[in-house]
Order: sequence, then C-alpha cells, then structure tokens
Amino acid sequence: MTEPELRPRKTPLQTRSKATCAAVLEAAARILEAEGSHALTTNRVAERAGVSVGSLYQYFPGKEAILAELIRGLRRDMVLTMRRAADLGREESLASTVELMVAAALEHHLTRPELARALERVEAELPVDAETRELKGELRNIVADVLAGHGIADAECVAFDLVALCHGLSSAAIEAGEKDINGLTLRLKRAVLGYLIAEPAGTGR
Amino acid sequence: MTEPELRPRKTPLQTRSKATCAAVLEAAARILEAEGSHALTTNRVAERAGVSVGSLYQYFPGKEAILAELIRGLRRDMVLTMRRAADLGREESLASTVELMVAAALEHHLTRPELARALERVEAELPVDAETRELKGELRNIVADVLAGHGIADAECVAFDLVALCHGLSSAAIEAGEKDINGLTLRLKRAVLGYLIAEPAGTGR
Amino acid sequence: MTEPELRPRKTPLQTRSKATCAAVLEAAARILEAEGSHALTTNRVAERAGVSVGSLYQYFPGKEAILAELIRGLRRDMVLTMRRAADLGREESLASTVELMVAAALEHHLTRPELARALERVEAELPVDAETRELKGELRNIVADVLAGHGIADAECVAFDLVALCHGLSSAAIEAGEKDINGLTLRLKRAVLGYLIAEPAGTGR
Amino acid sequence: MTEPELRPRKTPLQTRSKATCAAVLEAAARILEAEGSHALTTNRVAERAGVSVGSLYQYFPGKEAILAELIRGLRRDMVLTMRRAADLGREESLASTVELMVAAALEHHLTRPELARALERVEAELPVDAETRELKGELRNIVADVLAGHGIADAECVAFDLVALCHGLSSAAIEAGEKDINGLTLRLKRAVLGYLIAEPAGTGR
DNA sequence: GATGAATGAGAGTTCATTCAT
DNA sequence: CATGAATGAACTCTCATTCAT
Repeated sequence: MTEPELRPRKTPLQTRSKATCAAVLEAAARILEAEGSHALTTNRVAERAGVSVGSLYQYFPGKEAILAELIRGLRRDMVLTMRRAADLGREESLASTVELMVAAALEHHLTRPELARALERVEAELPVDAETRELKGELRNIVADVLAGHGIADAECVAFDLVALCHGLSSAAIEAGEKDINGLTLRLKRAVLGYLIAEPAGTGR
Repeated sequence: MTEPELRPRKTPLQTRSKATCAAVLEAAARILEAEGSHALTTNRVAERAGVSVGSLYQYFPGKEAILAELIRGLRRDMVLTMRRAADLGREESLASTVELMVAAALEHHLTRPELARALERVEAELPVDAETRELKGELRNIVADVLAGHGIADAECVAFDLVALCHGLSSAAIEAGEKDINGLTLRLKRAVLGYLIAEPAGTGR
Repeated sequence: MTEPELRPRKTPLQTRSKATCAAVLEAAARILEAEGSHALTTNRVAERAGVSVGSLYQYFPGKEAILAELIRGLRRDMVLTMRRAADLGREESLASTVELMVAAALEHHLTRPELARALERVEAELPVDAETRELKGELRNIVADVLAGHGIADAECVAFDLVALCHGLSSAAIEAGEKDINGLTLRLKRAVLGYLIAEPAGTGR
Repeated sequence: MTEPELRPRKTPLQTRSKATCAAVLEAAARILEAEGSHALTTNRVAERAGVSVGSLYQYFPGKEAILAELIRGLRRDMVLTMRRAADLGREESLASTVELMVAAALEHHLTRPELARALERVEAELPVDAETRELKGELRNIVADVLAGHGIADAECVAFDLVALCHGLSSAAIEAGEKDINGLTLRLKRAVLGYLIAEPAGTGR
C-alpha cells in the first residue's frame, strides 16, 4: 500500500496560484459541509472553484491532499486560537483560564460546524501526516503548559484527558443541535474543573 | 435525494439463511476493522463471507443497510451491557455504580476497538434510522435513571454530558493506543465524579 | 445463437398443473400490462402467481416461453373472433361483413389494450415460432376468403393490406387514448371500404 | 418512479466532442438494427463507437437518452422529408400530392428499415419527451394542412388516420420483406385515396 | 413434484486521473 | 500553464436459472 502524497504539489508564491489554491480549498470545504464527503469529487471541486481539473491537479497531487490541507488549516487555526487564549489567561485564576480556553475550543466547533465534523471523520480515515500530528501535540502542549503553570500534577496526561473530554462533549452537543452556547460553555467548564478538582482516583481506600 | 433503505430485506428464518446473513455481517465487520470503510465493497463483503453477491442482496438492500445493521447490533450490545451494570449497581454507592458503568462503557471500546471506531465514523455519515435513535435515547435514559436515583438534579442533561464526555475520553485514549485499562478506568471515573461533584457552574459570585 | 425453446415444457393434463400454468400466464400478463416488459422478471411472475420459481421452470423453459405462450394465446383468440365474424357475415353485404370484422379486430385492442400493445412489441423482438406464424397466416386467410367470396381480385394481397392498415389505425387511435369506439369503428370501415372501392392504382392514364 | 433524463448531457461545441457524440449515436444505431434493443448495452455502444464508457456518459445521461436522441433524429428527418414533399405538391392535384407524400413516408422505412422498426418499438416503451411529442404533432399538421388546402373536411382527424394507416401498412409490408417499392407505393396511394374518397361512413341509411 | 436460497455473469454508472490541444 | 475531453478500473445491483432440501 503506497501512501498517497498528502502535501500540496508546490507552495505557490505567485498571486494567481495562491488564489487558485485557495479557491480549490474553499470549494472543497463548501461541498464537504453542504453535502458530506461522499459528494466530494475532484471534478466537482474544480467546477465549484471555477478552475479546470487540470489546474487542480497542478496544485494538489490528489483528492486526499486537498482534504489533508483542509485538516491542517483547521488544526493551525485551533492551535492559534488556543495559544491566544492561553496567553490571555496567563495572569488569571485557573477558573478564568479554563473559561477562556473552553471558549476557544468551542469556537472551532461553532464557526463552521458541519465542516469541522466532516473533517474530523475524514481525518480518522486518512493516514496522519507529520504536520498534523505535530499540531495535535502542540495543542496538548499548550494546555499542559497552562496546567503545569497552575501546579497541576501529571499535566500531560491531564491535558490529554481534558482535550479529549471537551472534544467529546462539545461534538455531541453541537451535533445534537445545542444552541445555548453560554450554557454549553458552563457545562464544559464544569467538566474541566470537576476533573481537575477530583482527586486522582485509585488512591482511595 | 432518496434515502436508501437501511432495514434488512427479509428476516431469515431458516437455518441456512441465518448463517448467510451472519456471515455477511461478520465479513463486513472484519473488513471494516482491518481496512476501513473505504474498502468495504459489496463484492468484497460477499467474497469474504464465502457467499455470492446475489445472496448478499437477498438479505440487505445495499451496503448501507449492512453498516446500519452492524451499528444497531453494537448499540443493542451497549444498551444491554449498560443495563446490566446499572442493575448491578442498584444498591451500591454512587462511586461504585459509576465504576461499574464506566467499565461497561469501556468494554464496548475494548472488544473490537477498530470496529467500534469505524462504525462510529460511518454512523455520522449515515442517516440515522429509527431504531438506532431509540437505542441512543435508551442508553441515556439508563444513565439518567441511575443519576436520578442518587438524587442528582437535571439528570437528563447530566446524563447526556457524561455519556458524551466518557465517549470522547475513551475514544481518544483507545485511539492513542492506551493499553492500561485500569488506569483509563480511573481517569474516566475521575471525569465523571468530578463533573458530578463540581457545582453547576455559573452560580459563582 | 441457439434459439431458446419457446414451447411450454409439458402440456399439463392434471388439474393442478393446468392451474399453475394458467396462474403463471395470468401473472405475467398482469405485470406486462401494468408495468411493461422491463418489469417482467421470472421471480416476480412466480411470486405474483403464488408459485415458486422452481415450479415456474417446471412448466416453462424460460421467460421467453411464457411470453411466447401469451402471444399464441392472443393470436388464437384473434383467429377465433375473426372466424366467428366471418361466419356471421357469410350471407351479408360486403359493407356489413366489413363492419362485423372490423368490430372483431377492434375487440382485440379493447379487452386488454395495454397487454395487447406490450405483447406486440415483445413479439417483434422474439424469434417467431411456427404456431404463431401459422396463426397469422390463418387470420389473413379468413379475411382473404371473405374478400374472394365477394369477388375481390388479388384477395390475398388485399387481405394483407387491410389487416395491416386496420392494425395501424386502431393501434394508433387506442394509444392516443381514443374512447369513442363507435366513431373509431366508422373510421376503420371507411378505410377498408375506401381501399376496396379505390381502383387498384397504377392502372391510370 | 423517477423518470430518467432523456436529454443529452451537454451539447458539444468542439470538433472532438461532436465526433464522439456522433460516433456513439451511430454505434447505437448499428447495434440496434443488427441485434435489437436487448443487445444495446452502454459498454457495447461505447466499444463499437471506439470510445470509452466514460465518454459516452459525458454526453448522455444513460442508455435511454441515446435511444431518445436517435428517435428525435429520425422524427426530425421525417418532418423535414414530409415538409419538402408537401411543398413540392403545393400546386399539384390531390392524387399527385398524395403520391409525393406517400413516397416521403416510405423513404423513412427504406433507408434503414431495421433501425426504424427497432426505434419504433423502443419509442413505445420510453416516456415520450416534449420534443418528440411536438415532432409527431408537426408531422400530422403538415398532412392536415395539405388536406385542408384541398378542401377536405375534418382535416386533423383525417390526417391522424392517414398517417396511422400508412404507418401500419408500410411497417407490415417492409417487415414481411416486401421488395417491390413501386407496388407498395401504389397500395399506399390506394389506401389513402380510398379513405379520402369513401364517404365518411355512418351517414348511410 | 415443489420450494426458495444461492448463484454469478453482466448491466449501468461514477470518478480519480491523465494528456493532447 | 490552463483546459476539459477522454479514460477505464471499480463499484453497485439485478435477474435468469439451478439444485439441495
């Protein structure tokens, strides 16, 4: 099984190329959120992007590469948003910082919920490329750093759990059609702070 | 867009039929966990099941119906396991009951982790059929009943959150290759009990 | 290209067999007239006939044989009806006899119009079997005999033309949804008598 | 029952496209006349056209659309031929005009008899598209105009009958292997003029 | 004889990708 | 470089026919 190339073919420097590239990505995103991944065909993407299939293949080695790039884009955004939240919360109480970060995490599900959902599913079926893996690690590191800064033990593992648990909760809520974002933020905060407060179980007796 | 039929075509009563039907489902499951949903073609399923395509179509109106049936099977198992756990914990402390139920939830991710993951992704792309929706509600009801029995307020919403959060956490952990099941159980317990202990946020000052 | 067998497999003598046979034919007829020949599958015919596919194949060597039998049935009816009309008109004027025969011809299009149409199309795609060919000749002979009895020259050729022309006219009218059968009978009579009156062209100058 | 699309997918403007399109139609015609509609499969058409199936589907949404296009082509030809005949006969006697038009009608059966027959059968099984219906009306209008121009009453109904009757007669003759075209023309003329001469029946005592 | 589960060749159709223009 | 016509492997699904029960 030869892994398909997931990187763009060339990093376009010229203006026109960049525009084409962006148009392709945006077209793919729109199809993905409107009709799901089964409707994403290269021909349709090209058409929607106002570009010929040939041109599409000029910039992306294949369909998967487009998806991979969309995923990287989303992940980059997440890392950026999260880093900003972490920075803002640097001098704050743990509770406040958690609130900021939870809001940041939610943002990702709120701006283009269908796109986020679709990409998540796609991501699970695609071989993870190096950059994506790195970005995921980065995200957890940001959280871990914040936790460590507040003296929380075993920050890395806790960060992992908190990210996962937030992800599960917000995905489910958004998918269930939850509209009350404030309420959802509070529930996420409760989950996070609860986890942090609860004594690491297993110590008991 | 005509929704594809997701129910099996005939419920086989004879022995031979039942065997064929089961063979198809098992073959589909195996392909799914070994190669992912993109490798699941009706011809391959039939071949792997040692059955002709024609026979496959005698029992399932299409690929999607096979997937839907696998999903229903999994969900039925989950409900059963969870109900058993809830019953066992009837006279126990909240902490003990949580432990039982968390273990039950994990079981589902542990028996055939890849299959569970694949089906989850597939489920998100498929139109949900009535029975699946009902089974999901049932699961939350079981949890909500337990919570209510322990005097927890707003049991339904809390049940939703707990199920979602456990799901997120265990999926992520299993996917990350976590092998220490005891440890994972403890982390899940911590998340659940933490959420329950934490005062419903937003009340603060 | 081996011609498929178009004769029934056995001429059933027992009562039950005859019933099965008839049920199959009637089921096929019903499907044909309600949904067209593309919907005529052996499985559906069997089901509709309340018989197993196996039994169907006991009496007919294949799908085509069922169709061929239906065609023969229709042709036999036509010959019978037409012979009766010819007999009735034996002592009558030409005009009256023509009226009787035209009515007889129309009957065939009126009792089960859709079935007649469907079978006609099917017949054109099927290799003609001996009996059908004979029946068609028979029909023309009946007409030719009547014509000859009225002193018309070249009766065989004229019979051919009259049959064809009536067929064309009534098919088209029925297909166009004509409901006024009396009117249609008059038009057919006009066509037939007109043809007979008109001097064999080509003799002119 | 969703009606299949019968219009071509794109009207090809470039030279290459037009060639492909034409090749497909011609291949389909050849298969139809040589082996009948049951042998007309998209793969075979493509192969015979020296084109890939993909290309075929680029221009036609399916098998039926190819057939529909062939039918439209034939009908267009018929209308053209008939109009020309009607124009030629403008200053002539009724008998001469009839001769011209009868010859025109026959032409259609003579150039590619098998094709014409096959398409006729197919047409009866296909949902009629708008253009085809229009062309059929057009044909009758041409005839009706000629008749009206010669002072014939109820020209539309008569036109309908004449077209139908000619169709029936020539189809049957051609199918029966008639080779004497002059003779056939005379018989058609006799049928038409006879119908016109014969008093509209039903008036008689 | 009757049954109906099983068969599998083959039909229709799509879509990622290439390449002549 | 851009274009979009062409490609064809692969996929879903049907249905005439057989044969073990």
